[in-house]
Amino acid sequence: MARPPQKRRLETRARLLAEAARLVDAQGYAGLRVEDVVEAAGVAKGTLFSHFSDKDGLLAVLIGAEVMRLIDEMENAAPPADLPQLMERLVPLLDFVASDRVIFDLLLRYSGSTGAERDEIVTQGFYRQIDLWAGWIVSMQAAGTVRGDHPPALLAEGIQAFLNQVIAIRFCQGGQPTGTPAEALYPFLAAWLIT
Amino acid sequence: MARPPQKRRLETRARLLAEAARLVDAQGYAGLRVEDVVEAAGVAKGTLFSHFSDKDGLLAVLIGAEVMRLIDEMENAAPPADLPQLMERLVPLLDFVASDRVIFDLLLRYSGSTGAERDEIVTQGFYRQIDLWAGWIVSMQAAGTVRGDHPPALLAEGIQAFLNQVIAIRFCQGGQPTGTPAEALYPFLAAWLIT
DNA sequence: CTGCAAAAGTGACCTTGGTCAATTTAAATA
DNA sequence: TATTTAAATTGACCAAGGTCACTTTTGCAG
Repeated sequence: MARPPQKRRLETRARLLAEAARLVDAQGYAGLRVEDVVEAAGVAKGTLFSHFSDKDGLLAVLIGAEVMRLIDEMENAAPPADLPQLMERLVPLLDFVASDRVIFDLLLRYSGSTGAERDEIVTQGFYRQIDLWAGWIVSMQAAGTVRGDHPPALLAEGIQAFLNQVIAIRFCQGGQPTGTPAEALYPFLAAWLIT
Repeated sequence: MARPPQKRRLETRARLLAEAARLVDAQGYAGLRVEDVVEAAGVAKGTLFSHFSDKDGLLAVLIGAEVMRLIDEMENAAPPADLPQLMERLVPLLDFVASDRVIFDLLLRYSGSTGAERDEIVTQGFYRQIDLWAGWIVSMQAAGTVRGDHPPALLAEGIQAFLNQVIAIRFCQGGQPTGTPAEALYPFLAAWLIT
């Protein structure tokens, strides 16, 4: 019989997440050290790894929460009527993922992972995203602003693909990126969604 | 004045690469340990890191060489006349990248990186690939088997995007993947390249 | 209240990638 | 050939993530 977690455990987990978030806020994802997190939370190192599978597992919860927030935002906004409006809706998510290499790498690694019991928050976000976009596409297809000759799910996954492509290229280009991620994304989506 | 590398250095580098390749062949990329490579090559650990920026740098050379070989193959084959033939040409590369998570992660991390002096073999491969595909697209556009309403370079980058998408999803799905990577790729390319 | 079993937490220890001052080896020069 | 200078290599050492046998705490049953 699996008992529910005790109050102390929930508090410890919350403290770990809160301190990790604080440290990330102060010094970015790349500079986050497990040692610092456990010290700030006042627990031993082993405790962190009993709460999260590994360092990435901790980051996945932090980043996944932010992604969920952004998807909520998208869901609450009015569905886009055409491509320019679609772009507007995507910008916050695009900017977040493009803001830090660590975020991008982690999302790519976890997206869609069969997280069975694990921190499946990233996986959930991934599917919510696709579903949401597919819904948007249905209505835009009905309005005739998006091509209707392919299933919405396929088109939605394509959006995901181009989003990743644009950000990957951005990170790889090293130096100062030219223009916003959104500007780079637009021509791809135009070619993908409009016949 | 930068002098050319001495013979001994070239031999050491070759030995490191050869032993690394052998170990990868025996136990896969994921299980490769720096300690094992230097022991097999009969050098100290520091030597490896004077030849390669880090472990990824070593892997990049190994993987980059293989990618170059695959691109050579593509270049030597006849240019595809239509989508099914394009798919055929892509299969070897697709299978290679899909064969190991480490390969995919590394290529994604390095692709297009401004490798200044560094192991730019992966970067070169990346651009060769896009150029080659763009060339194919030009002729297919001329033949009317591929949409002509967008620049070949954009369409070529899109192929890259879908290739990555398909493989990412494949890895993320964990368990036994359904069908070949090529089967997953086809609908995306059909929608992308044909109006 | 007491004893006990499971949950939670601990910290010494391990692994592995990566560094760098010191040493050895090769080649250029006198 | 002896000397010198730079290239090449060394291996002790460090950093940081991750493990696990053991201790402490908690909640429940008697």
